[in-house]
Amino acid sequence: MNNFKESIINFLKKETNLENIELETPPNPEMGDYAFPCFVLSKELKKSPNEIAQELSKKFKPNDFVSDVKVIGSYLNFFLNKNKIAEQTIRQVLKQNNRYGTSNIGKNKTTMVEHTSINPNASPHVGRARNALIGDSIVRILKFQGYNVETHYFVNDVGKQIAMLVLGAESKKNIIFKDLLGIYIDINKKIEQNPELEKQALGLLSRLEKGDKKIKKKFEKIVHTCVKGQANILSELGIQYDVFDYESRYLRSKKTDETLKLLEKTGKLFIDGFNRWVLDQKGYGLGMKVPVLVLTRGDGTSLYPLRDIAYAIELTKKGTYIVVLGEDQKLYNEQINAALKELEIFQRKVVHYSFVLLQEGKMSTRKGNIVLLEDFMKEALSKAKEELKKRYGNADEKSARAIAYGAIKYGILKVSPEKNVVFDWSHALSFEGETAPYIQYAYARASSILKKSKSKKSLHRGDFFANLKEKEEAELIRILSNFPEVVGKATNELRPHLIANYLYSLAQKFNEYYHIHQILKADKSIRDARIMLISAVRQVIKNGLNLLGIDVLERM
RNA sequence: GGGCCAGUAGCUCAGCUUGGAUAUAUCAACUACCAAAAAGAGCGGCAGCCUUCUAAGCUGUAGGCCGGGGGUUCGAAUCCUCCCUGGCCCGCCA
Repeated sequence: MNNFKESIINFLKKETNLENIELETPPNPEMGDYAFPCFVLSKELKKSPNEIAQELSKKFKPNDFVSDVKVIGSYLNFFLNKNKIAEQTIRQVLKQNNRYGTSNIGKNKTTMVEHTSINPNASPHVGRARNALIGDSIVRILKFQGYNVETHYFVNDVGKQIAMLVLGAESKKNIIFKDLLGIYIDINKKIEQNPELEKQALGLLSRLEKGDKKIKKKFEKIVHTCVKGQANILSELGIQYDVFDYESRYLRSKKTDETLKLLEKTGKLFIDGFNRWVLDQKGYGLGMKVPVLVLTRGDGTSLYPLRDIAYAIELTKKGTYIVVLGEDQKLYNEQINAALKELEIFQRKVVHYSFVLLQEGKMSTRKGNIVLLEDFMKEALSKAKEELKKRYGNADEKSARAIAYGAIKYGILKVSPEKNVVFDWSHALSFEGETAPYIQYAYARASSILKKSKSKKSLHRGDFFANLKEKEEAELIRILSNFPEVVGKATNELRPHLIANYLYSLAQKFNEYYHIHQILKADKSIRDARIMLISAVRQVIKNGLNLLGIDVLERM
């Protein structure tokens, strides 16, 4: 919180004896910068809210931060000292530079973030990309806040789906990443027609679990090809992982046995009629008919939940464990957390996102009705190049990527994750309006002015900032001063879309300002102050976009 | 059948966790009519703005019973409840 707000809250606390003071923003800046609604006090004091506001206003004395108060209706409105807030905000932005916005709340804290974790069966579609992009942005935000972050990718390399892929690939040689999707769709079709093949796939899986070295090699080869291909695409988008954890590592491992023993101590573990180990999960309010978690098969081999719990135990040992999961895993994740709670282990924090739908319906890799992330990237890239050519006659690769991938990322990140998204090409490829290119453009405009101004960054003091007296300037400064609060909220709630929305409003305000007021042609003193202001705007846009994994361009 | 999430302009979405912008509480009486009552963007639509720091921009305009009904409250898009529609889930897939 900034000291402006703090000084107002302190005043109100003193005068009203309220524990929590909620300040609001008036609908219109001319009405003030902060507002205190007096309704809450009217019952207690048996006076009309307006009277209360009047009385409070008389008690208020202007100070360094707040220059005036005004009663409007039932609201007591505070007017900040504009010079002071301008000076403090701009100086802080320019001084902290790339660090402006951080509160360092993550200092000396370690966090494990697991995201993406796509099944190694094919090239990722745009729905999966939602996971990776949200995850990557969360990683960036946490790092920015000073957390020591380790990024994990859990590879589900021993599933039935992979077994099917291995089966489908049996007769083929020199398989490359691009072939996998076709093979996967094909084998799914065949299995639908001939259930006998499914048994064959499960047979492969069981031989793998029993340690058949030849089969193991086959799996490894395919999985390797797939993970590498997936990671390449994501890396093209600037998404990196510190550790790839393979589920196969937990097959017949001591860790799953140990986990089972730990769970046994809770007294909630039992063997059911099929000779499976099952965890009783009554009392957790899980929305299930029978609240249980099946941990092993009848033959004692582990099922995914058991391996997942073992994995979670490992990660939580190193730090807070955050995981990004699709909405289909909500209940499952509650079950895992309930199991961890039984073991008195910190639960994992989860960020859920809803699925991306197509106009024709749901996406299904199996059926092949999907939009591949790589195709989306290609389309966006070619459109970005086209736009660049229109303007400059040629298109450099780096700029085109920043624009194209920025648009993809922003388009996905700006929507709150619990919403279903319907993918639409023309909408997704738009570079206008509430998009990354719009924000990047505002940045490029600011950069261009600064380049032409040739002025050196110097931090002026005092009434120098009194030269910023336009209302658009006050609004810009106000938005700039909010940035740390927005980043803080996005961190606490693990919601990157808050930053995306913030950046748009900042860019919008800047563009408005740009059109109304001249910077380079203004009088010397005003010009200098405005240059300070827009270099602060530029810096904040850069910091914010960086948290979304979006690059900036000095020219576009 | 049960659980979780979503429903805001033609389309895509902010805002909802923490209720607030033409206020006048509470109590009593009157309580019939009338008037006045600003919900935020983008896209798309319509009308404008490039010899002026980059038009990927800006300005104006039309477009909303905030899914529907009840309730709580001085005040509800926001809280509670029921219903409708869509997404996801509910024992040996991962």
